[in-house]
Amino acid sequence: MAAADNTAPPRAATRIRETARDLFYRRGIRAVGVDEIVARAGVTKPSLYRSFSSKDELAACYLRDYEALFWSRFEAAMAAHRGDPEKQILLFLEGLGERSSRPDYRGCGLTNAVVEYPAPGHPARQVSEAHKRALRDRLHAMAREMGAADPEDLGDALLLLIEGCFAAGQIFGAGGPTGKVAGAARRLIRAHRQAG
Amino acid sequence: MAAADNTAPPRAATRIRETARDLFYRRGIRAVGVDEIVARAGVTKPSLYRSFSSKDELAACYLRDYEALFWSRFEAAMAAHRGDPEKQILLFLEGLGERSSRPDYRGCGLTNAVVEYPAPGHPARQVSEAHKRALRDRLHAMAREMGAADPEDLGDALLLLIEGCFAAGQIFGAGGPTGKVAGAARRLIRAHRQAG
DNA sequence: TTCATGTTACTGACCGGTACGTTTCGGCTG
DNA sequence: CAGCCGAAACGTACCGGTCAGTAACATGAA
Repeated sequence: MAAADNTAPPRAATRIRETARDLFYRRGIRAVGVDEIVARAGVTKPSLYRSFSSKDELAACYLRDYEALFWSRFEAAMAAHRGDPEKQILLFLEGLGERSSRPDYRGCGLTNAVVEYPAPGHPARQVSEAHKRALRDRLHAMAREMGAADPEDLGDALLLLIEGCFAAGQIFGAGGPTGKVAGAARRLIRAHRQAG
Repeated sequence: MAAADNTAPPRAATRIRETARDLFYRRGIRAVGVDEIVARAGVTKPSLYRSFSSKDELAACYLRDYEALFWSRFEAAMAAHRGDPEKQILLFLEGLGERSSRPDYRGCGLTNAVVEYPAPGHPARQVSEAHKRALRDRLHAMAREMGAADPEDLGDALLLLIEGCFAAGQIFGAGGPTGKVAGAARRLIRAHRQAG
């Protein structure tokens, strides 16, 4: 029962995805074995390998899910201030500053994956790198909309602040530098508006 | 012969330290097993465990070495512009921007260790967290010397830029955002000087 | 029947860590 | 000087456990 919608994905796969998401984010990909994932998901190992060809691909899937979550937060901030890119990015950064000050904040899953898998071409790394390129492009575009004299400089500076939040949040926790990220961005944006 | 100085550390231990440093930085701590370390160092496993009580402690030792390298670079920038904290930090950031644009840049070993070991109290994490607190204090002090209206805000913003470099450098490589870090810092410093 | 899933048992490689034997060498004693 | 001792440094061989991944087969429902 409860077969609500059609084309339902096998429920074992979704249980695995949710469990992997939680475990991979909190403890890191390398630190979590497939045995623990299937145990926590209440499924068995063959079920995992029927839906995912390898642990690496499961990791890539987790990262795609994580990316979707990232963009949903990002777009929420965009939607709140249509036509005002400064307010948009500032709202996003206020939210990021708040999240990254929470006690068990663990940074950005995508950035963490790059740290965990330095080898070029690794599936996890490919997902992460593509995402970061997209984010950078997006920030450049927003800086352009803001009328910055050098939009690439401003966009890149904002990206550095964001990545700084990801790291500093999990290092310092509450009371750390991440609470100041929106303020720093505001100063940077205004400086870019005043002078080229 | 060649018994140069007394209290000489066993040469196996130093070989292990050098090898661990290289391997841990390039590939990550979790990704490198003790077997590979001893093989590359040309020693055996018991030699490793005679000098280091565990892999975790070897990792902590690697991080202490890494921290020493960090501060030597930092102090070099300080020494080049005594009495001018803006020039000091800008010189450091120019160097960081250059290093983090190199093809096989792997970020900050200390930040990476925090990502690899999220569990509080882990030896590697403790070394890293202590270092980051020291760096933050140092940046606050420099911001104070610069005459910033709110030195904690400026110091924290600089820290975010630095951590951003560590991450962005290993994500984007050459042509990435890290080349702009000194410019962004300069704007931020001047904005903090103008207005509180 | 078909398809998703569970069950059980297994593989070979690798993990961090250790018990124990071997080499080397400085220094002491006769 | 010879001879020996003991400590320090090192190697051989191994431990139990865990890793990712798989084969073969049973179950249950649509």
